Amino acid sequence: MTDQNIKIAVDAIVFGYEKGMLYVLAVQQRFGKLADRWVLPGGFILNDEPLLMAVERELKEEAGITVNYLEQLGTFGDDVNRDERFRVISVAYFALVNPKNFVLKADTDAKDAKWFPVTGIPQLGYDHNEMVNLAHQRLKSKLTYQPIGFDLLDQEFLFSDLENLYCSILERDIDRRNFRKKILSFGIVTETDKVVKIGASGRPGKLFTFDKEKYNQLLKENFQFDIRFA
Amino acid sequence: MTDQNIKIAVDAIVFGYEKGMLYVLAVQQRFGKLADRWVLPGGFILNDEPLLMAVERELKEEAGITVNYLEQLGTFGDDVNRDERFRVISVAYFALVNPKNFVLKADTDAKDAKWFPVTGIPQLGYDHNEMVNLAHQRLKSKLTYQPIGFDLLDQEFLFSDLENLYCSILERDIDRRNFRKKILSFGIVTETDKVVKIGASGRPGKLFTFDKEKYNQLLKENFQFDIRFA
DNA sequence: TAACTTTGTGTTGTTTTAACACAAATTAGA
DNA sequence: TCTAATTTGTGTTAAAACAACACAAAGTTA
Repeated sequence: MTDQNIKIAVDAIVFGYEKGMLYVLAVQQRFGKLADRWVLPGGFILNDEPLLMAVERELKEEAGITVNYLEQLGTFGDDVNRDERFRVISVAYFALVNPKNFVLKADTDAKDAKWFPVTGIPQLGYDHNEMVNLAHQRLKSKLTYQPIGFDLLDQEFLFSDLENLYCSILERDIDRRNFRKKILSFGIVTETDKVVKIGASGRPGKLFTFDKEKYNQLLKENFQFDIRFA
Repeated sequence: MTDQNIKIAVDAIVFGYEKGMLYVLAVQQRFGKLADRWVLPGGFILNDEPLLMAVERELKEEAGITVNYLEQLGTFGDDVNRDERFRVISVAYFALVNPKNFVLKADTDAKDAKWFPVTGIPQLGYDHNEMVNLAHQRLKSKLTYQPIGFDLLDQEFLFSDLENLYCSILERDIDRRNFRKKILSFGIVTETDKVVKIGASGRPGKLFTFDKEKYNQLLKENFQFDIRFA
């Protein structure tokens, strides 16, 4: 069975959130059969390179970013005719980043890198749209049982930012008071003493931070983050 | 990047349940560096073979079984020195089967195939113990939010069978009355009119079946299976 | 026939969730 | 500078879900 003619790639579905909108990062291919087509950032792994490292490298190379959260999503390999020369199997990774932290810059293989709103993703090369859909579902469900929303926000945020993030990603209304009560009851979000006004008008609000250490500590005591409410 | 020297394999973590005990299927290698060592069933995929098919083929070949449930678990590939000739990346699959339905028979590459209790799994080759641990966690958590326990039981089962399955896999006590109430409230478990006594003594019980069609129908109506209770 | 085993069944107090409104701090504009 | 508009901040209550709990019925074994 060593006559296998298959190559392994990694691809990343990177989500970014800004002003109530959820975005996915795509890059425009410079070379190859799909030159000029938009695809997910990614590429072939090196012989002695761990998978996670390969993703991080590609994200750095193709878009100039370092993500806040990264986990394996799944492996896609049944698109046998993706490339003429050999079959390609791709390990897809799910990633979260705060777009404000970076200026996208396409470096090596990529001609351009761009944020697309999840609601308006163009037809991507390969089976990348399928990957995006799966990742999007993963984001939605994970938001309810793991505190990953914070990886999309600034380190210091208004409570309304967090609330809007949940509303817009989960696409439903949330009772502001119940939401606040629930989140605060976990004890993993800390109120700072900074008060700011960000929007055009309205009462200034306090800034909050996510206390990751507290969360990790609670995890050991069998704490279960869970936001499923009206 | 086409000088990649990496081969792709699939491996399966197959769980079986019988009389209150949870088992994992392992096979004994006949050839190669790890001859005689126990490993998970699996092997290299063929050039034009979808991943899922490869797993099913290997399970058939190496142990003579067809599983009830099969899903991708994750891809393991950082054990760069698993094989001297090339790096191997393995896509692990999570599977459930009712051991009663099959007689294990090692066919081609495997010298033997055997059920090991999860509590007493020997040291397996490669990074297979790590895969088993991850799969075991997946089983435990999935049991609470997806009705997969039925794939481990006979088609017709006593309520106490289901209850014992949950108790033993989740390793905790369950209130028999609350459990029954909750499960029945979903409406996905149907009472048959058959009454049997199976154990040595005691009052005979009714047999139940899992109504998969009803479940699929409920899924469309946003039903959420969920068993998390005392 | 008495002791043992397993199935089957309801009620109640406690906890969690859902629904709901108004005052305080600020800006914008008349 | 006053009024309208905007955003933050805060408690209560009714309804639903959950947890805890015991005893009778149907069979087997000794």
